[in-house]
Amino acid sequence: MRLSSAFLKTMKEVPKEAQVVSHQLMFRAGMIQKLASGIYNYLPMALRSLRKIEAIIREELEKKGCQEVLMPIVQPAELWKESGRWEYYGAELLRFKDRKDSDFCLGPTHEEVITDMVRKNLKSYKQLPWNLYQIQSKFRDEIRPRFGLMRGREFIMKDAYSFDESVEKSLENYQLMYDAYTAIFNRCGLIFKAVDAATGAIGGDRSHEFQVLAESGEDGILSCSHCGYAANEEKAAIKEKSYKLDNSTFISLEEVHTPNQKSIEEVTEFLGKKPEELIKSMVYMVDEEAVLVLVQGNKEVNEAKIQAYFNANIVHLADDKTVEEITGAATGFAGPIGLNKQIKIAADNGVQGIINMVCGANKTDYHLTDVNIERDFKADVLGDFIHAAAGEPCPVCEEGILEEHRGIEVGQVFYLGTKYSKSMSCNFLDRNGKEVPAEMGCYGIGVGRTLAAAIEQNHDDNGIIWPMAIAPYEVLIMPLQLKDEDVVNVSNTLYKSFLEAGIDAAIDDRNERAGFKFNDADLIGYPVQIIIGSKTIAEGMVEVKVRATGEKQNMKVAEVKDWMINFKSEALK
RNA sequence: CGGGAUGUGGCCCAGUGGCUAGGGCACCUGGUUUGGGACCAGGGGAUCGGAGGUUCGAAUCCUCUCAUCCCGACCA
Repeated sequence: MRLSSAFLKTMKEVPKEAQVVSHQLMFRAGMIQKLASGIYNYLPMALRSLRKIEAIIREELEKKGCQEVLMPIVQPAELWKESGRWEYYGAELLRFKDRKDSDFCLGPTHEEVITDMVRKNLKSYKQLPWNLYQIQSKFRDEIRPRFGLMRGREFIMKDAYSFDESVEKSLENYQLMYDAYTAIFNRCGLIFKAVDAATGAIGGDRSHEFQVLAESGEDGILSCSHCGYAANEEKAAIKEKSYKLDNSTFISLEEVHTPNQKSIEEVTEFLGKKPEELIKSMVYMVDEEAVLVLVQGNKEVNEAKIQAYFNANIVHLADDKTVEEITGAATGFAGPIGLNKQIKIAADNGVQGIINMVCGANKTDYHLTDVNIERDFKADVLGDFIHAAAGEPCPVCEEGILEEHRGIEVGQVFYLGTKYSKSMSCNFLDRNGKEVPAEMGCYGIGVGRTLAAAIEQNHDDNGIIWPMAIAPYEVLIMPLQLKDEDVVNVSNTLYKSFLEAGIDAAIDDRNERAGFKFNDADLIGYPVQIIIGSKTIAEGMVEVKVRATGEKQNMKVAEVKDWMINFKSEALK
């Protein structure tokens, strides 16, 4: 590429809406421009990098036997009604009607379409396994798009779906994809962690997220300081304890007047108790069923764990009206004893360890003190329903402590089971001639987000520092004096020889001053700069600068090509 | 959806009732420069987000509306 005719404009200043460094640098380097909130134009520099990431993805997936397909963005509502997700996917699913008044949506993901496509072709176990993928635009009408390509509404995603005859085979496929993802992100030059993850609305019961470690990451990750355990904050487990309470320390239950004291802070202050002596009682709607969730006062309820425990589609707090109906009291005075309407009580394991605890009395302006589990109430279910936090013991090993990191989720793999194949009758005849649903997995990579994450992890004050594998160009040739014939001739010759050697080279043949070119080159982040100036060329030398280290060395013109070929292959190892 | 903020040339910002709406960056022309975002001179580009209203007079005040950003809730 000759920069003199490139569709490229760099900027010294950034729009104030760009809040994170990847967004700022992508804007300044002329890679992306916003069209609407969360919707971006990809300019040539960005697209070149995206295509390289895509090429890496394709290579690694084909190695594992995946086959590429392309499905439509516009999808008929019927399929979504069949899977049930038309009802509960929510406003993130952009719905619209065609001229015949039929319902459609823009695909936020493609489980429905792929399952439909596969069931039309799948007859026998002999055809399996299949693992189909595509790289394509998705649309999710996010409540709050932000951070440029990090959380857009329209974005490029690689999504893959596996179909297997058995759980074992499906988990083998899952592992293949896990390995492929590890290879992909390694090749992209990223520092990342694969962590245990919640499955959310997509369903299924096994999942890992690939998190690129970066301060600006939206996700919290907890990992063990000692063993290899790592999980998304919302999935991270609590270390199991055994609870033996000494009955002799129990005191008798009492009702106390606590006028207008609703929150944990208010009640603890009013009664002179510590937060850990209280039980937080919250009414949740778990799909259609109301459940009273109990956790220790100093802990936070983890909705993802409730959703997983009850295998629910949606979990949300009940509204005030429902709370009043169930408890018989205003919100803020709920508790496990004396509910107006008996509902299921789900207590976090930690509640078993509290002696003489305080909870709402299900009576407005009253709490109960010195309540004890088993003696005063029973939980219908006990489980892990709270958020883990940094500093807590590792749930897996004996020595470790959980540490927190921030991460950008660039990929996630799910084992789905038969959630979609059952609801959509994606069946086949197994070895016994019996019709059974396919075992499925699904696997996503945010391609644009991977690009943004790479910049978050690889930049300095001057600009981007591209990993070689995903740099828009691998090297920039910089003739500094366009009036000097030797400079121009050597530059052009090198440029051609690079292209012939299969190196992605650009040449800055713009009539600009040296300082301008240097700053631009650092901003865009070409891994290598070949600086060609009158002084050095007179001695048959050029200057080679490595962006990542800032190292400069003079080199004979004749040696530059081989050096570059070698440098590139080293960088791609 | 709740809370907060902002909309003035492509980008950053000034202008808070009164002459033809300013500056910096970017862009065009000429000249001087030429190894870390040059300088001088000249020039082009804006219905001040939109609609309505108040006023002799509105970028500025009022009403409505649209858009964007931040925090929260929410989210493969």
